[in-house]
Amino acid sequence: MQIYNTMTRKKEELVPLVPGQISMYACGPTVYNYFHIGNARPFIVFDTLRRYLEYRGYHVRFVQNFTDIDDKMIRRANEEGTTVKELGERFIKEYYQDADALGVRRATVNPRATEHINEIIRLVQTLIEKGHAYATPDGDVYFSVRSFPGYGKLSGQNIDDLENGARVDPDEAKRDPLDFALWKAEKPGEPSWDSPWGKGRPGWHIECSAMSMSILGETFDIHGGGQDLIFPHHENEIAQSEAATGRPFARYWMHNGYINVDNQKMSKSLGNFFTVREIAQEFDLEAVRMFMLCVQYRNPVNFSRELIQQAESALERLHTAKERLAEAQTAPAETEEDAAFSAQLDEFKTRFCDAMDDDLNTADALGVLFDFARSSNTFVSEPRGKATLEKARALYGELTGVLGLLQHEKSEEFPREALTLLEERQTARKAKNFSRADAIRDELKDMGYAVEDTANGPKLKKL
RNA sequence: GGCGCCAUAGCCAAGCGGUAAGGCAGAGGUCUGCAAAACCUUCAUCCCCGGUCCGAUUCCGGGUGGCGCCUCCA
Repeated sequence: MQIYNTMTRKKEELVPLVPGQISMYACGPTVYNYFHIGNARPFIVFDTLRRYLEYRGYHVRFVQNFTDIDDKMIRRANEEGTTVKELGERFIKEYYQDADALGVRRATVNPRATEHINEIIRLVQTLIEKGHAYATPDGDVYFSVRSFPGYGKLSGQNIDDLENGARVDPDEAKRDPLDFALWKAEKPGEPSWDSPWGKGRPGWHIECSAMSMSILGETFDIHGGGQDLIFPHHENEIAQSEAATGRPFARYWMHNGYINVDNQKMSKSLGNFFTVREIAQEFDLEAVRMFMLCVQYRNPVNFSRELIQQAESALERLHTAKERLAEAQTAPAETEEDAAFSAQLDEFKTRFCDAMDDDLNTADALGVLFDFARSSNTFVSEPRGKATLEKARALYGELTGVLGLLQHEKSEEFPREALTLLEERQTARKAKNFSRADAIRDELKDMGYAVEDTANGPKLKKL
């Protein structure tokens, strides 16, 4: 499989450190609020990558952290009159609720920064010992950017250019404007932990280094996140980690593009964001996943309700094909047409994998799935061989499953009232009382159900 | 100022050297009591100007128009 590596700015063959295994880390949410559609993209992208790698037979260890201690957490907790810990607990739960609905599987491990304070302190200590970091009299610890020769290699930034644009906060006792905090001394009312430099809390960048390396090792395969993390977050992670261990940190860096609103990046600071929670009130979140997968992950994509509706309609087509395949009639024997379709199935699988192998081209892979759906819809218009049908069902399930789609059945529980009406309508139809039948259909429509007359009899469908 | 991305039909979006996948919407048709679903047909020459090449949407150069990072941000 080829993946685009931000470090080399090229597509590269993915060759795992340990054959047959992939270790990957993706930056997770800061749990101070509901996450928005833009935040959801990396969750969906890296979940899809993980699913595909597993489909290809890799044993994947996938780590996605929760940042549960930082400035935003503290501010929000104060506003809410709660503790940072309680705030974190709450929004971790909320995260899971939304992520589950988006079809995002639980990571192998979801470490929390506050559960890795010891590792963080050890890492900071190592950096001080090796001369890459220094403590100030106030009890802050900074990373010395100029002590790490490779600084800027991920973002393509020249250290002197950065220097010119760097901001200096007069409160900070940095030796160099580019230096960044590894450890922040306690301020009144803030959560803190004991450390060799006095009470304090970790800086943001060091959390990810400590968590990723303590779980996946000093060198691991893939590190992912949104493009806005390239600088400074990931650049800083590399500097800290490689300065501390003297070994390469992540081997492949993957970054997803933004979700835009009217061509502008969806972000908290611009205020042009939609939380996943609020969109969930209008749409099945599976449509949001579909919407994201319609675009290759590195490209930006505009968000709008209209586009979610388009994705919803497209998804409906995929659902229908699955149902038709499930309900297909079985023929007494396999025929040549079965054999031909079976061969086509093999092609779909190959084409699907070719698309995914090309830097996770989900848009192309979806194209294959729609071709599959069309062929399958035609194929099941008459009874077919059992073995072929089963092969088709299995493959369709596998491939949609790799994309995390069609994972939950649309709720097929209809109220007794609606089912009674459906029966009445059928009786009326048999009696050729079509005006009565149509009246009932309208009635059902008002209740939120569509009626479809299929070869297997009438069916209800949620609108 | 430094670094980088993007421009394909009404909308979304693949392709990236040999005359444009797929989806949504639209049009016509088949099926249906009528619908719905499904199926068939139909719907683009790829921002502009140069260059390379037998041949460019695809490579190179220059424009134009969007966007991002360099500060918390997925």
